[in-house]
Amino acid sequence: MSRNKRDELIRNALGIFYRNGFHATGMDLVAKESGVSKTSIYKHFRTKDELILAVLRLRDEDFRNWLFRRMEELAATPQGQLLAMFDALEEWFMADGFQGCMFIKASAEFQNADDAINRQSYAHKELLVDHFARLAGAAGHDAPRALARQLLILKEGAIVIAAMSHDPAPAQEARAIAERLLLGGADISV
Amino acid sequence: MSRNKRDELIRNALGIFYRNGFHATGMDLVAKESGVSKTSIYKHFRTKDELILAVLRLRDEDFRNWLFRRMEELAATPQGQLLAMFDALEEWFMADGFQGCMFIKASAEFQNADDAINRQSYAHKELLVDHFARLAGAAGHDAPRALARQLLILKEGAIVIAAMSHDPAPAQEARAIAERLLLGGADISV
DNA sequence: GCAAACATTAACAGATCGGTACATCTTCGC
DNA sequence: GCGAAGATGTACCGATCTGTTAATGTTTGC
Repeated sequence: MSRNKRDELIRNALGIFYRNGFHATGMDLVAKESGVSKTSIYKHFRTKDELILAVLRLRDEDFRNWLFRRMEELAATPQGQLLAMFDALEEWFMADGFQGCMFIKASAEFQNADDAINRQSYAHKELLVDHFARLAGAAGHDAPRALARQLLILKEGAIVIAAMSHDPAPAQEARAIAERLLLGGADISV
Repeated sequence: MSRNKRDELIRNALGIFYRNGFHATGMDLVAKESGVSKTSIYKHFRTKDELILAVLRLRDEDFRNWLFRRMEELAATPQGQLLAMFDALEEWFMADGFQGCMFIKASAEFQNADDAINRQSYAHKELLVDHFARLAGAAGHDAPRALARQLLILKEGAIVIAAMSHDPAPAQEARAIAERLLLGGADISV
């Protein structure tokens, strides 16, 4: 299997797991939908869990690349980018096939704190916080990390409710809260 | 099977599904851990899905009863109760066996919008919004329902991050945001 | 005490689970 | 053209999945 076919397999598996869930999706279906045999999959991934980890690595890259780029496209300043995140989320919520956050779902299906899938899922969230904190610092906020963690809470809450309600409205509802955090209060320094 | 035994079965199943996940838990395990035979379970529930629905009904009652009572115990005013919700959540996050929100997980494992489990999971969130909106109205806020929806976003975001990070800190981080919504802004009417 | 009604159980279907053994096919050096 | 090496597909493994069948206990009315 070439590098390309391997990447394509991971990308196919991503789509199936995202649509169907992890435990609910069998490796036979992954093989069939990917157009490769199960044996070939197991040549490259020792277990289903390892395939899932590869899927999550791809998703982490894809999602952060998309979100951060979109934030930059929508706003010029760091402060504006943090707010624009919620507009980007709204686009995602309205897109065909939106089914919530893959990492939340992976963490929910693999709850054990020792599980590599559980740890890797949260690592994605930490990378998001890092980026938010960088932007918050650049915008001149004191305690940028605390602000970043609050923005993460807003983002995850909006994703969960949008997915459960099948309605993109939570994006703007969360944005309104973020505006008060970023623009409104007495305790921002710039 | 008596009414009591049936209720106890549902309560047992709740614990197992909450700890293990829905798809990852087989009916044989539910039967074994509940001390009843699988046949007896299927006498009362036609399918696994029906058992899950019964579990979610119980969880909805239990959780709302607990949360609303705790909010009342912790604060006297409607406004205070809305803030105290996050203190109650913090207690939950620190409790043994906390594993996130059962309805978020159910919704994640049964994603189809037509699925009764999916719909019932979101119905729980709507009942929470109703209660928040009642309190926000009693506190004199205009647009109480919009505020209630924002509080829901904060609550769900805090739960998701607390569960993923195995850390109760998001409760107070979300509370700080709620304080700005409830107390800080120019656009509250009382 | 006895029969009807109900609850419970072990054993079993048929399908599918994650994962593998082995035979076949392709590819490549030379 | 041909042999070695790796990729692929088929068919299978034991375990487990949801759900059922048929036999056994247990309660209850009278």
